[in-house]
Amino acid sequence: MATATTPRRGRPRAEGLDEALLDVTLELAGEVGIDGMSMDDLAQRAGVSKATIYRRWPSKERLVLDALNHAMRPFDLIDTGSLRSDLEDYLGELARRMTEGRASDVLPDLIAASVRDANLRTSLDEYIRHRRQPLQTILGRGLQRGELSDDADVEVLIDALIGPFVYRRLLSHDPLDSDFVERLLRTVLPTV
Amino acid sequence: MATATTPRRGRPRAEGLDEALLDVTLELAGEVGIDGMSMDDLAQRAGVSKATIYRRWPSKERLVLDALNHAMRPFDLIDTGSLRSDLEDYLGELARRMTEGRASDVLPDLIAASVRDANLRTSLDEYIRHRRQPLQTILGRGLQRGELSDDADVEVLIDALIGPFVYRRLLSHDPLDSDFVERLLRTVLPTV
DNA sequence: CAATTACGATACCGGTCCGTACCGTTTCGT
DNA sequence: ACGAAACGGTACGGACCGGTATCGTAATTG
Repeated sequence: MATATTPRRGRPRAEGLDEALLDVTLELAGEVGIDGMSMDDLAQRAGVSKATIYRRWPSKERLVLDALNHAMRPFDLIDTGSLRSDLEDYLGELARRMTEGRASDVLPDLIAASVRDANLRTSLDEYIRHRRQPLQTILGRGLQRGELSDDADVEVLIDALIGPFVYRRLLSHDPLDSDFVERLLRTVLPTV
Repeated sequence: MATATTPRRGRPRAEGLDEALLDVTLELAGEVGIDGMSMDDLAQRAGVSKATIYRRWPSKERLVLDALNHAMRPFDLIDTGSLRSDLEDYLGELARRMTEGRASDVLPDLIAASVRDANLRTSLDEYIRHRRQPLQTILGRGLQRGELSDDADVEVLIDALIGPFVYRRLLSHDPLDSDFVERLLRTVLPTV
């Protein structure tokens, strides 16, 4: 996929159009669903001819996969020195991304579609990994510092921290804000 | 929807066919998705003519709604006298329904579709209510018995109990078994 | 200028799907 | 026996969609 800057002969590709198309794809897929999104609508929304899209991606499937993978940026973690504030930072950022982020609007559809599509399932697994791994790091630090009991069940603790976010985002639609983060930490985090 | 037992003149409707069709609908929708399920496939799977279906429901939409609402049966709760075992019972049953139940296979698709369909959204809200309400009862008992601190955050505690189930079912696909229930309770339940 | 590639617009093809209509057959009430 | 309604089977219409092809135009290199 190397964007070879081979200066070819004819008219060059429109600058930045690839990224713009990926953005519009994600946006529209979030609105009407992956299946519900037609390539004609997508072209119109992007102000682009359908041929222009198919010049860049061979199929709708590949375009959607590109758009999904393009949207997933890893978190950058800073060690605040305290388990509690590490978690506050991380969960706050998670709350922000799950409410504001473009990618979050496709999540329901991605989950449903991934049940029957192995490629989408791979994208979803990547998403899950990106969410769990920072928590493993944070909780690992907490164990070393003794802020967490040695017999703490780290895997289930991660489930208990991420799960409520997923639940609120997909099912109950209760707010994901800093107040919720505080209450969740007070409820779940063992005060050793 | 009163199944008026009006003994009409001609050949009567096939006995129990309505329920059978609702079951097949739920099963097929769980396999291929709500949108992905065609009425022709459904008829074939049920061993029935398409006309027979449309004699009972005016549209695919209404059929699916009927199937979803039909599948949601309330839990029956027994008071074991202890918060811990009440929760073990309830969460065990929840784990069972979320892994074995017919309805559970449609859940991912229902969530995705409910984003853009108000009627499906209503069905989903009913589902959520059916899951939260028993926990409110159980935790209320726990408060009265003093097994739960008075300043416990019941709403968030419910999020922390249900959330991990949803997360495992939809995202991580880690097992929902009695071992998980035990570990979750040890992790989340405050030992007052 | 000439060749070349990207672009917008649009028409088109093959396939799928919902819902309806019609058939001959079956099963019930009267 | 007769009419009425349900049944399986099937064909059909209208709509939509993914992907391809074509055409005239714009932008860039040589």
